[in-house]
This record gives sequence, structure tokens and C-alpha cells, in this order.
Amino acid sequence: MYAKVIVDVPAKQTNRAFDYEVPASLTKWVEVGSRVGVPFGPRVLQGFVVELHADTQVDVKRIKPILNVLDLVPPLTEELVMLGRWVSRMYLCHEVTALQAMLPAALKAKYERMIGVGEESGEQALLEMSDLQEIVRFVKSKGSVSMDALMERFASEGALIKQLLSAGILTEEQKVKDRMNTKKALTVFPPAGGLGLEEALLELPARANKQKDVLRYLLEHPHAIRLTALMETIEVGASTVKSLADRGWIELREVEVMRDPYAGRAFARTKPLPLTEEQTGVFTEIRDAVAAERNEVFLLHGVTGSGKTEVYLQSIQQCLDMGKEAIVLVPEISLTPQMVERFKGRFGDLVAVLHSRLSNGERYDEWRKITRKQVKVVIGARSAIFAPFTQIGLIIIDEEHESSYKQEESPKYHTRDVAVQRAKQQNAVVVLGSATPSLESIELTKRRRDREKPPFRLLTMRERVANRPMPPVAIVDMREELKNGNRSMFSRSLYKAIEDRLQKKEQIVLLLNRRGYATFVMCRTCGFVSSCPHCDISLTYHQSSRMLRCHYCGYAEREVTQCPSCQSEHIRHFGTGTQRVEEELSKIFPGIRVIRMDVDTTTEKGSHEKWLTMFREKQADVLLGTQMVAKGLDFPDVTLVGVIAADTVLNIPDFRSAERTFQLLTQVAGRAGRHEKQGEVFVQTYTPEHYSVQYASQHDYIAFANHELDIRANLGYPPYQRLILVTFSHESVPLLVRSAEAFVTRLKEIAMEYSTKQMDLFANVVSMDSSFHMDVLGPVASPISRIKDRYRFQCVVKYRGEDQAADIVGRTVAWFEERSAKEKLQISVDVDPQYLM
DNA sequence: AGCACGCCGACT
DNA sequence: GTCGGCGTGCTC
Repeated sequence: MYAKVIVDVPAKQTNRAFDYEVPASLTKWVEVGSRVGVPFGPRVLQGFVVELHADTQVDVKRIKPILNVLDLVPPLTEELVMLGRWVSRMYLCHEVTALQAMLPAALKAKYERMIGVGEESGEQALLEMSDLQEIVRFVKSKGSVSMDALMERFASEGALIKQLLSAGILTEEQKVKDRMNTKKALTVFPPAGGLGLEEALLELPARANKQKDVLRYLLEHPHAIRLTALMETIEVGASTVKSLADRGWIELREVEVMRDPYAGRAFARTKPLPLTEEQTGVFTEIRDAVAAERNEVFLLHGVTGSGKTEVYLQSIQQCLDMGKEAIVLVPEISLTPQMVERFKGRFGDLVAVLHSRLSNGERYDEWRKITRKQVKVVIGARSAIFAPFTQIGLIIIDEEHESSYKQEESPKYHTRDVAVQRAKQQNAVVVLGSATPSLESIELTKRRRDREKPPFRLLTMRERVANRPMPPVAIVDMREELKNGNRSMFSRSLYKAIEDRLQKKEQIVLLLNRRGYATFVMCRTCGFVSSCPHCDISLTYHQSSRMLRCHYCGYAEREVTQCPSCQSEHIRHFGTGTQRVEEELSKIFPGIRVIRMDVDTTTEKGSHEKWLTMFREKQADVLLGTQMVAKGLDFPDVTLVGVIAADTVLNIPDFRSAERTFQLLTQVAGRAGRHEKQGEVFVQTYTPEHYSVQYASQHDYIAFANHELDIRANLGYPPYQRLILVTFSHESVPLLVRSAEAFVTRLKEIAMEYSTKQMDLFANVVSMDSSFHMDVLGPVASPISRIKDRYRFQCVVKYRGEDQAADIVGRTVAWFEERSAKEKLQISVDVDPQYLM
């Protein structure tokens, strides 16, 4: 029997399966999806089994055996291996990178070279050298040492150690290990039925009171108990218990325990809530599809507060009733304890939670609940789409429009597209939910090809539960404010509203979009802006440390008080960071209690939840923050929402900026007045006439979508054409330009080979047949033209039609890598990019 | 990605 | 004459 194995080397040359023999002793354990240790050239590597073949005939000269299997249960299923192949083709990454992305970080391979002392004494002449003897003695005293430890101890003797190895005086064994250990805890095991404990009690000397306490307790509770728990309940020391174990009356040994981040938290069980008529209609559609095991994608457009979550919960229940599993994906930022509580409250221990705030160990343990079939529902961020379930009935993606569903590192997959593919493989139902669906998704509910029905089916919920009206949104024209002499960042109307809420002791949410609007330092005399010496961006001012920091490479320098360029003292930080808003608030409203939430205040583990809890408990009047305050939060006493500057998103040069502005405004507007009290929203802007601002204030998604789709169609942007962003980087600009241009030329050549028609050179366009059309923009300097001293150029491939484009670009990249590898030219490909930078 | 094999300069 | 520079090519 032999296996095809993908080895853990993400390189073009090794991006294929290698054949290995499955030794008879391992046939029971090796499955498709197994992680194995295999010899690869001179080293030992981790690999993934992607195929198994019963025959022994292999067309390879010499075949090596699989050395070991790393898990009792394969961490990947056959279906996930298939999905991995799809991801690597679709997003142009190495197959092993795709497979690796499906596993928790804890399972990332760790390689260890263990050094021991060899059998033979070796050549006497060598052994007599004193430093050699020292090395050998050192290794001998430890039994075996890792190569790293040895090199650290004898740093200057690298060559000698090599000699000792080749002479056989030292031996080397390579090991593939997990990065993670399972957690163990000492556990006390009384004999079955407390047998013999009575006698032990009599045997103990009279003054051994503590030991007697332990025995009495165990007689009453004759079952295994964690040592720490026992010590706490009857207040004894560890030594007391150990001495009992030493005498053989009880057993004390290490047992693997699960790290449960939600341990000790009781979740009040909830029952399904009655659905409104509208909810019922939507739920019925989803339930029927799940019940029929029909592979179908629903786009659920439901306004904020329309009760999407309850529909999700009841759909999942249907899925569980059929013995199937469900995956719920939520943007990282809205995966709050409240959210978890709703799912744990309904489904209890059948739920595993995967999010990035968990430690590697905790995440690993949650993940293992899936492979052990202890759970049926997974709720998590992006990567939870790869949960190793085998009977998926339903995949839900909440806030489907969120750009965080696109992974920014390789594999640069979009969770929504992976979900649709995975549902196809498992014949499952997908529900994409949003108050502001992405234009990609809404377009797929309209598209009709060959008079077939559209790929996605639209479901709509227009009403908020309990018929609460959408809050009125007031657009405030900041140009008028300026004209009237108000130079503060708060308009008069917002000022009055804040004053009013403070008086009524109601709460306020203020939103400031930070992206592209960070505080930077500028000289008011000469216009000098402090920027990073390695990257093409201005440095950001951090008040807490009084430092200027680069967001890309981490470079930091002290705050300057004098302009480095013209020596002027008129230098200060600009831009409205949350810190400045906070300062101004306190100035205008003395005594106001503000909670600020931004990257600076939420990096610490758990701080995010801490602030929100404080706000919920009304320990503050204002919650001030960046985007993270806009998502899914639900506070009953918030009656005022203010957007300080709506234009910051709008002015980013990106074809999706109108869409993002609309989404953001709609979301914050949904934060106000979700409960009995009526809410009010103020949006401050310098471009009040913009359609994204207008439609958002009218709560009219459909009108916005139609307007924006028209624009996209005219400009040939997604969803009507798709994009692939190719970025090149190198220290030398001339080389970069030459290479990028060569790439584009070759790309067009390769495209021509696919083509059936002549390339229209004049229009810079490749037309193949009526269904396929490709266009290359650039190369041009990237918007961020330098990162870490490497200059960046990019080109955008725009295409319409089937997925030949990824193939064409893939082939061009392969050609390019071959001829530019030695020049250290980096190339990165992003299929369906979310940001063109 | 590593690591070995292989072919040309500055040393014992 | 050798030690070692890193260019090229392979890993089942």
C-alpha cells in the first residue's frame, strides 16, 4: 500500500504529492487526511496524506516509508482535503498552505533534532581532544539533547559537532512534533467502591487528622477528583494526599483535561421564541431546504433588529433534529460573550466556540471537541468554515458583507465563497445574513443564466421585532457649521443632543472611523509630515507612549517638538483620533464619563468585553470608538448615536468606499433605540449629498444597491467583472518596473494561448469568446509604494466569465517565479481582493 | 524551504 | 595543494 503525501514545504517545486509506502504496522492508522512524518531528502518533515492506493506499483524509482502517524484521529477529512485542493487552485496558493490553514495553530509542525551519543566510541584521535570530550560528556549527561540546546551551549563549535555526527560519535534523530501539548492535571483515584479505605483509616496514627479527612471524604465520594479540587474542598495540602498515594491506598496520576474557556459559566437554557409572521416565512424556506437536504444558498436581507439570530437558532435546531451539524460564522469583532451565550443557551454543550481571543491551547481543545464528535454546532470566526464536521446540514454566515471574511494572508480566501463550495461538497444549505448585503451576493440573487434560476435566493425581513421604527437619521452638513463659525468637531445639533442625553442620563455611542484617518504629525510652518523611513506611510502618534509608530513595520521614534526639516516649533499631531475626541468631550462637558475603544485600548485579552460590560452597567455616558462599536452591540439605554465624520471612509480611493460608507452608517444607525426608548442618529459629513449618505439616512438598502450596481456595471467593477491583484516588491525600482512589465506582457501572451480570437492590442484587452474577457491594468506603483524598504508595484487583472483567469495568472506566476527567483523578487497574488492596495 | 553537490578564489 | 564561496537542482 502506498500513500500520496503533500509535504510541509510551501514552495513551487514541492507543490505536488509525493509517494510513500505505508508500512504494514501503520495501515490501521494511515487515512486520507492523516498527518504523518516522512523522510524527505536528508530531513524528516510533516506531511498530509491526500490519497491512498492499495496497489504497490509506483512509478518512482525508490519509495521511502511513512515513519509515523501524528494523530489518533486524522485532523482532516477526505472532504476537507478536497476543499484544500479547491482553495489552492482558486486562490493560487500552495496546497500545503491551504491544508495548514484548516488546522488550529497548535497542530503546526515543530521539528526537533535530537542528539544522542553513538554506540561506537569513534576514532580515538578525535576523542582525545578536550573540547570534544566536553561536548560528548554534556550530551551523555542528559541522555539526549535537542540540536538547538546543544548549539546554544557550544555556540562556537558548530563545525566540531558536525564532525562528531558524521563520525558517528554523536547520533541524530529527527522528530516531528506538535506545537501543542494537551493539558494534564493530577487526579486522585480512590479504589473502586472505596475498598480498603476503612482499613486504611484505622491504620493511620491518631494525629494524622488531615489524611483521615481525605480518606473520609473519598469514602463518601468514591470517584475520581482533580487534586486541586480536592485540596480546595477539604483544605488539605498536596503532600497529605501524596503520602496516601505513596502508601498505595489511593492512586494519583496525570489525566488529560480539556481547557474550557467557558468552564464554570452556567448558560441559562432558552427556548425557541415565537416568530413573527415575517420570520416564520423566512424560517420555513430555510427549514424546508435543510429538511430536504437541498444544496441551496439563501441571502437573508434583514434590517437591523429584525431578529435574524432567532431564525438562525431555529434553523440550526432543524438541522440537529436530523442528526446533522451546523457551522455559524460571525465576524471576529461581533463574537462577543453575549453572542456565545445565545448559542450556548439554546444548544448547551453541543456548541464549540472558535475565536482568536482564545489561547492556542483553548482553541485546540475546542477544535478537538469537533473531531471527537462531542459537538454538533460550531460558532466561530473565518477559519471555523474548516471545522472538521462530516455531516454538515447548514452553514450560516452572519454579517456576510464584512470584509474581515477575506483572509489577508495566504491562502487569501473569502469565507463566503469557501462556504458555498463546501456546502456543495456536503450538500448543505447556506444562509448569508446581513442588513446590508454585499453587492456580490445581491447580484447573485438577480443573475439569470440560460433562464435558470439565480444562484442565490433572496429572503427579506423588513420589519424590526415588536415593530420598533428605524431611528430617524439626521445628516449634518459640516461645511455649514464651518461657515457659521463652528470649528469644533461637534456640530451644534450633535452638541445639543449630547447635552440632552447627559441630562436624561441616557447613553451615547460616538463613532469615528480611524481607517485612513490616523493621527499623524505635521509641521504647520513647512508642511513636513513625519513618515516611516522604511515604508511609504506617515507615522501614527500614540499618546500613551508619546511615540510615533509605523503601522506596517513597527518602527517607532520619540515624539518631536521641533520640525526636523525647518526647525519650526509649530509641530503638532493632526487628524481626529479617538484620543482627541475624548479630550474635546471632556473639555466641553466637564465630568463626562467616556469609554474609549480602539486598537490602543483593546489589545489586552478580555479588555474588549470589559469595556462593554462597564458601558452596559452604565458606568459611562459615552462609548467612543472606531468601527468596533458599530457591530452587533445592543444596549437598551443608548438613545443617541453620532458619527463624527462620515466622509473618512468615503474618501478612501477604492471602488468599494461608497458601499463601505453605506454599510457603516446603516450599522451604527441600527445601534440606536433597539428597545423601548426611541433613538436618534446624527451623521456629520462634508458631502451630505452623496448617495451613500442619503440612502443610509433613508434606511433604503435596495435603492442604494441598485444605484451602486449601475455604477459598477458601467465601470466594469465587481460584481460584474472580477479582479485579481498582483503585487511585486523589490528594493530596486528599475528592476521592479522591468519585471512587472515583463509579467504583464507574458500574462497577455499566455491569455492568447487560451484565446480563440485575436488580441485587440489597441484596446489592451483580450477577448476570447463572448463569455470571457480580460483586461490588465498597470503595472503602477502600489498605493503604499514601499513597505520595509521594499518598493511595491501592482497590476490588476480584470475579467469576466469563467475561472480560466486564475489558471492564466497562475501559469504566468509560475513562469515568473522560475526566472526571477534568484533576484529575490517577491510576487503576491490576491484573487477577489477586498482592498486594492 | 533546506540541503548537498559542484566548480572557481585566498589561504596553509 | 585545500577550505570554502554560494549557484543549481532535487526531494517519493
